[in-house]
Amino acid sequence: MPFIKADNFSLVHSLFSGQCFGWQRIGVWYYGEIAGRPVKVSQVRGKLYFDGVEEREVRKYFALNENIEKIYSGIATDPVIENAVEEFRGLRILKQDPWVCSVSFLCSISCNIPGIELQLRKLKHRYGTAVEFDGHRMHLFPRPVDIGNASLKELRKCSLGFRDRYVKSLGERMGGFEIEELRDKEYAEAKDSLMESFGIGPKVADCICLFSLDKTEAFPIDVWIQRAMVGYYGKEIRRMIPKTRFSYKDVQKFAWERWGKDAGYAQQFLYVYSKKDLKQKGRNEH
DNA sequence: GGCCAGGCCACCC
DNA sequence: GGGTGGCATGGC
Repeated sequence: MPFIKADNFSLVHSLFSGQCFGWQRIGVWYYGEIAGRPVKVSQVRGKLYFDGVEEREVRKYFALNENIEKIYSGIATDPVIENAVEEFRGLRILKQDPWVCSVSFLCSISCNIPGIELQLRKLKHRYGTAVEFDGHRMHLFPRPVDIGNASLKELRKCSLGFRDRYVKSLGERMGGFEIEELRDKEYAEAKDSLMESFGIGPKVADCICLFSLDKTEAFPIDVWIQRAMVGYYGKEIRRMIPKTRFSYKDVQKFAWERWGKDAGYAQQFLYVYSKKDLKQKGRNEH
């Protein structure tokens, strides 16, 4: 079995930090999809074993060619991020397929992670090509045209709720939308272009920019990040922006001044760290 | 059962 | 430009 020597990498922290969905554990392997092909991956200490796709694609997807130590030391400028990096060391921002990532985060709107997984599982089952891989029957992620041509009524059977129009609309747009080319654009331009899609607002666009278009400065702010930022940095933000409630742009501005070009990495560490931290505190109160 | 979830659109001022 | 109600659905 081929493997890649990967230091400063945690497969589990990367796959299960809420940036991607649909990876399924069977024994020591995690089954998923990279570059439109079924794959399995497994980590044993510093080695990442893989099968189903070329090494080049695995390296790209898991951002294994990035100088991660430099990014970590750059953002760990206060105890919060220091602790987060310490606890979730090896977490890397993935480079997902932009179409897959876009649909995923459209499904995330006003939904929790189990709900997102459910929607995506149903979409794949209903519209994705069935394949046999490593003795397992899997469904690939649906093609845009198959989603674009689906009826809203049928899409709703995938538990999409009011997101049905968003997903269908993007499927329709994809025909003339070179979403991959946004990798070569600046962050602001890529985000604006994404937001021309019905249903893609600032937060979802930031997720797509960060998790699939190499825009590490993107700083998506959901309810958890908002809570975490107010909780950990409220006093500091208020010193810079004297308000009682902070808007999306306020928090973003602070994040960029604090973490600069790699703010997205800080965001991802805050996401996993604060969710655990806040959940812990919630338990202690009961 | 009621509240909440990796928000957005339409509409208001 | 910035601030609210409605929205489908399932988890907990």
